[in-house]
Amino acid sequence: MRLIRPISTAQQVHEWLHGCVLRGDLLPGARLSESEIAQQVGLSRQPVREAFIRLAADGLAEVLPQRGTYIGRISTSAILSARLIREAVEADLARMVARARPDLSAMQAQLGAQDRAHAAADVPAFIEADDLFHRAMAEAAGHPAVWSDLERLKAQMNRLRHMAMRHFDRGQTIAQHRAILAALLAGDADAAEAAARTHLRQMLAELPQIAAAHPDYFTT
Amino acid sequence: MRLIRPISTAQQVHEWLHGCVLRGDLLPGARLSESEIAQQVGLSRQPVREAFIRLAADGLAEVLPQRGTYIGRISTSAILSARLIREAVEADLARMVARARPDLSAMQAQLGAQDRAHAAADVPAFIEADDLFHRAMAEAAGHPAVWSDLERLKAQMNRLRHMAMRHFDRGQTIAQHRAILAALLAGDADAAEAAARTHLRQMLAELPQIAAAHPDYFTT
DNA sequence: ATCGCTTTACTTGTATGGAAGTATGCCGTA
DNA sequence: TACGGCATACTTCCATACAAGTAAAGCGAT
Repeated sequence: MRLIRPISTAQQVHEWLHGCVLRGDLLPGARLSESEIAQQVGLSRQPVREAFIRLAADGLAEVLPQRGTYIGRISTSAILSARLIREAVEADLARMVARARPDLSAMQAQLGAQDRAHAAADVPAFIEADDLFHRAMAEAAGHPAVWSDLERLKAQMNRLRHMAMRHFDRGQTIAQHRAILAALLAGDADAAEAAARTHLRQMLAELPQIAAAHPDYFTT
Repeated sequence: MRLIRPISTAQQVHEWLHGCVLRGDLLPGARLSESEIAQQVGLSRQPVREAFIRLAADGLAEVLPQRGTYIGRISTSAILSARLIREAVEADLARMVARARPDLSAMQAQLGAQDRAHAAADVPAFIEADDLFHRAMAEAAGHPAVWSDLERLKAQMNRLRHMAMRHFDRGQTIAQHRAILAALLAGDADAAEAAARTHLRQMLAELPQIAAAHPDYFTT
């Protein structure tokens, strides 16, 4: 029986590049080269090539035959679709949690962690706590798998969020999270859904400004 | 300027396998072999291998290093997550359409096509018309991109639906579609949302029976 | 007959070489 | 100076060979 399954080097390269894109180390439109990356990591071109294929399947890169591989630009329509889906799903999840009234200590813990990260100006910790807050709500609703299904959609939004940190004060993010949690603790389903929708509509106001500030990072 | 971009043979192999899985020509748990497929299509192992990687990224296959590649079994939890997401999203879309009252002739056309496919017992046409009906609703709501974002989730459900066709009378599917369309035409947002949720909850009753009938095709 | 070891066939993973195609810089010409 | 054609360097794509690992069949000993 295989307890720990060995991961291929191609997968490791993929995970590395995946993280680089989400963290913003690789910017939209950046050019990638099989042979260049292969030299950097000390491998042949083949595993790197397969990592590119996986990255393209994630929607994070684009391989143009005989032309080159590029980090995908952020599609505003894809962002808006992902946002709409998240609003619909999390509105339902919020209703479920408010009605079932399960233990919410995990959400409270992430809210506190996010508060500390904000005070310390620790961007990666802030984003991680943000993700875990929403994940905790999905788990509280009894549907942890739902959150992992949204990972793909969230990936595009995470790239955007990384840029948003520089343009906006994230204090209101924490305030909105606090409003959601308060409604959940009160068991008020209508208020919880409204708070969740308000929170996830925040991006509608920010997206145009970010896209205007970095026009060459975006497409329609 | 590249008007039509050529697609690589690896992508063609991927699309072929993708269709085979969704149509049920390749059943869950089936074993795939790089060299075997390569011989069938007259290529080397490399493009086939890359097609397998894409298939695994779609969540339709599983590559076990040095052990083999297998068509993924249908995860009941993944199905339930996808169903929950679809219910939440399409409930919101139904509300939008009912309020905006756009032209719904596309939805009516697909309903008619589905009716004819049902009368002719044409399963592929029935499934296609079903997809296009829901897609038409997303377009009527002004968010066509949302539907393509749900494609990945829908893939798992399509495999299930293929099996469901043998076990259930799909007449009620058409009746539920008709109810949704009637509420949309009447501009009744509450009724439209309720009809959409009822339709998408249908699977909750069918999934356990299908899983019980084909236990080796499913996992938790 | 059963258990345990060894061998063998088969799997995916990686490296390398060449083929097809694209973009770019250079050079000659008007 | 501006423009057209060509050579060159680069890219991804595919084929092939080899390496690493797994699983199962075969065989011998108990």
